[in-house]
Amino acid sequence: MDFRVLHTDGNARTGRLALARGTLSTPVFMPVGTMGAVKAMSPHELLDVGAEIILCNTYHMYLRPGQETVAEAGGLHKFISWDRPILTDSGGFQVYSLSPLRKISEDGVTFRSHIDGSAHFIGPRESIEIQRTLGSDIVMAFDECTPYPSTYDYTLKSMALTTRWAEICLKTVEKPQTLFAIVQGGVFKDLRLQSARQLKDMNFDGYAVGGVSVGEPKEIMHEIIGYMASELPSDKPRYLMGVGFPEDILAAVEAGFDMFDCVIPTRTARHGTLLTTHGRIIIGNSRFRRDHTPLDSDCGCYTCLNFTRSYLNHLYKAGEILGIRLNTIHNLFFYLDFMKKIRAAIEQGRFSNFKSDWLSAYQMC
RNA sequence: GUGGGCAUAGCUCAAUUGGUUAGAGCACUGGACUGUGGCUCCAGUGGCUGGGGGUUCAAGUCCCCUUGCUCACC
Repeated sequence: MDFRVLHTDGNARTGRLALARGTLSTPVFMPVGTMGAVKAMSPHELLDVGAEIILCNTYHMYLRPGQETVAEAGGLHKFISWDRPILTDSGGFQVYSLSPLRKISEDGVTFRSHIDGSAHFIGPRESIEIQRTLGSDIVMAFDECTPYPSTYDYTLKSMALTTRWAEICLKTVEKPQTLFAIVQGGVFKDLRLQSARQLKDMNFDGYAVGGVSVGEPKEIMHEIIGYMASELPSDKPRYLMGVGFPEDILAAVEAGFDMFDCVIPTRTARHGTLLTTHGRIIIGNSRFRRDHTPLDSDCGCYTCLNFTRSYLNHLYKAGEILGIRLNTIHNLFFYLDFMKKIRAAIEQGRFSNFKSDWLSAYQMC
């Protein structure tokens, strides 16, 4: 892995992240394909909307179909027919999101499958080994995503556990896979800084900030975004996990983050919310029934070039699969195009203006 | 023609021996979604209980008439 910062504009920066299977232009957005599929999208369509890397999930691939099945198929890239980079999340988030089913100990997490209730154990060693078997390009350290709200005491213990697990992950990972650490520390600045310092000393390939956008007030998340990026090494990729809405990404890029993933474009597409340069549109609203104009006349995606709001409204209300597909194509294209515009603005040293112009246009509908 | 059954929200149906403001699902309207188990979740609009008369403190519920649908038998 080779990471190089190309341009800076304040704390915002563009870069190139070279991996064996491809080079990413940062700031980059990674569509989420939890179960080895970006919901509703074929790999071909992902390339069309401009995806350079996708995210898959260790926990889900482990439970089904199982990493051995994937290995038999020749690895995750072959299995899902995507030859570009894949980042695998470690399963740490599922410790949080499926918390009623799990128990955390020093060695890892015992949990029950949400599919069939069977008992399983994943710790840092297991997570890295599964990710090795899957053959992902960027491996995430196994962490505990500290819930919100949590007490200072619990957050401290959880953060320290994540740090100890990170050390085990570092010892377990093998080249050429690259390993990113995950900073925790909840909403407490001193714990966040302590977590970052400890992980920096271990020298990972990249650094992620986790444990945000887990239900805390938006102002708190933005506060964390604001001070966190500059605490991470400037010569390594900085990844803000699970974020976010376009306005969150703008704030994070401004602070110096390079990588993002979020289910917002894909999930909201399925639920009928579409993002445009003029703001959000809820396509099922009756006012679009006879709106025979494109979804976003400024957008160059397949959906906007070929279909109308009226048709998308009809497909949504009728529950047609095509509606979900066209909506997802648009939202992903919108996000990836948004990142392209962000990179151009940074290169030209006008990110700050771009941000305010973009935000004021986004309020218009 | 005779006898029985049914009529409750746009649709399909609930509503204790008559007992508070007649409910639900779907549809409709609006909203939510931040390292994705879940085309999901939340909220709202919508009723002269087919029509008319009667009994009762009280009727969707009981009685009579009427209209429409339906089944059985002539």
